[in-house]
Amino acid sequence: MLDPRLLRTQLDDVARRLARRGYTLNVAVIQDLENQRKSIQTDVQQLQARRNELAKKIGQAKAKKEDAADLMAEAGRLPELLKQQEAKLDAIQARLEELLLGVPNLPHESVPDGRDENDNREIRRWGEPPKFDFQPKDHVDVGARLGLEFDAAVKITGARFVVMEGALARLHRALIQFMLDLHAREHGYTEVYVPYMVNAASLRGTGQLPKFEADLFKVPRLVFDDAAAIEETQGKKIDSISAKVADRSFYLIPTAEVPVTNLVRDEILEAAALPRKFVCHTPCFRSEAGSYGKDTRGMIRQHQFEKVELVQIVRPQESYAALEQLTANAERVLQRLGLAYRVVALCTGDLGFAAAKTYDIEVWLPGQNRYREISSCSNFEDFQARRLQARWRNPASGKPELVHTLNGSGLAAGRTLVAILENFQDAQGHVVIPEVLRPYMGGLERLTPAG
RNA sequence: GGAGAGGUGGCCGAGUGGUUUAAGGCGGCGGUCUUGAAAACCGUUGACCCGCAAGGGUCCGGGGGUUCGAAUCCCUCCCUCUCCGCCA
Repeated sequence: MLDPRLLRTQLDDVARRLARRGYTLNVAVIQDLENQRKSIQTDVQQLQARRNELAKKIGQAKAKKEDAADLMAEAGRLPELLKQQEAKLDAIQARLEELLLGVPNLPHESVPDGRDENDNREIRRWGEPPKFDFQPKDHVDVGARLGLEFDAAVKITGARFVVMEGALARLHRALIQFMLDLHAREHGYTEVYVPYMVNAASLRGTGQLPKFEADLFKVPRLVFDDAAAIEETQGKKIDSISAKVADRSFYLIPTAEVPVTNLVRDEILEAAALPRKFVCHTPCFRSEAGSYGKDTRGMIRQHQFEKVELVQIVRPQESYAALEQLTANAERVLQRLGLAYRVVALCTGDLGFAAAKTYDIEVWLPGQNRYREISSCSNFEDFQARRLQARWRNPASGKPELVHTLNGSGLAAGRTLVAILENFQDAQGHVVIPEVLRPYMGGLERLTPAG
């Protein structure tokens, strides 16, 4: 969420900066609501002040056993008036809040202008894409004889899930262990374990709700007000139930960013406690609504995948240095594995809703003959922190101020496995296991059909 | 699942209808004293909103109600803790 004060005082400027990312801010509507809010809020506050004053005088009069009939007569007329004005104010503020929650973050000035992913700017490359003296296969074909099974997953669940067996499953797990150890031991992150289901407030905090509910898997959990409400809902579809039923549904996390960043929701952190750096492995669940037909082959785009996530909570003035560090930490994984990659700065048009600046790390995939996203590292500045009410006590001002939040994959395990299968395959259809993973594999050097 | 007790500022904790701007303590900050530190003592210290300011308003888990007036009374939901049962 943007700073409401910024919208009040520099509305046109905000609109101009949002236009860079292709977002049209409805300036007229916001201005109009804002004017109404101001006048009604003033009204309400004057009525409240009068009510407080009268209540005090009545109390004093009664204590002295004096007659308070006149005062009580005036006070008796106030509640109805107040109630009306308060209702109006609530409605306007709710409308403003709703609008604000749907406004994306302002892009940082260093973000290149652009319309879509074609305008992203390459920052650097690392490593050389491997040369093959045979036609390299994609991971689906390489994995077919090594324990990568899509048909089994379709049977037990459906499309966009995968089953792995034997050494391949172990390699997948080894990747996760390796990443966790690297970030925890060498990069100074604290490992955390968190819930895989979260409440709506957490998703609102990190920005997935209210706008992107369709991307999430929801676990319905309804609470009924009374017996009549239970009866009313019998046999109805969940979506059609609303009256007398409170929605306390959980959601499967789309990324560890949600539970981990929400660790600091509603907290005021001491300056000495910053920066906080977390590394966390979780499964991620995404509905992939709207991506029909995209990446249907293989395990590039799944409803369920494993990821090791990096999250940093930092002082505002340090957040851009932290973004460089966090990105470098994620890159280190690929360097240790020996996988070629490049880093691109997303352009304004390709930026995610909550991000002020994002670097994507793209790994080389021989099966697709191009670089594919394997990590996305973002600085959200205070956009998430404001929704989260995540603050720190700034010694300079002595006041609680919003922190800056960052996160990035370090890395997506499924896609990293894909990269290993494709980059390290040989002519026999075997896959060489990167040396850094061998300690996690009982010394195994290659994946072979025998297992 | 059954029974009970609770949710008050960064933390602990008092407060059962009005003269309360939520007592007191801890922690934080400043000072006195000291070579320095500690201790002691003195002072100070909540968040948020509107406003150029003066000032005003909101907040005692959330929501609703009673009342001229609610931290306090009523309803409801959420959460925490204790005991019993069950359980990986």
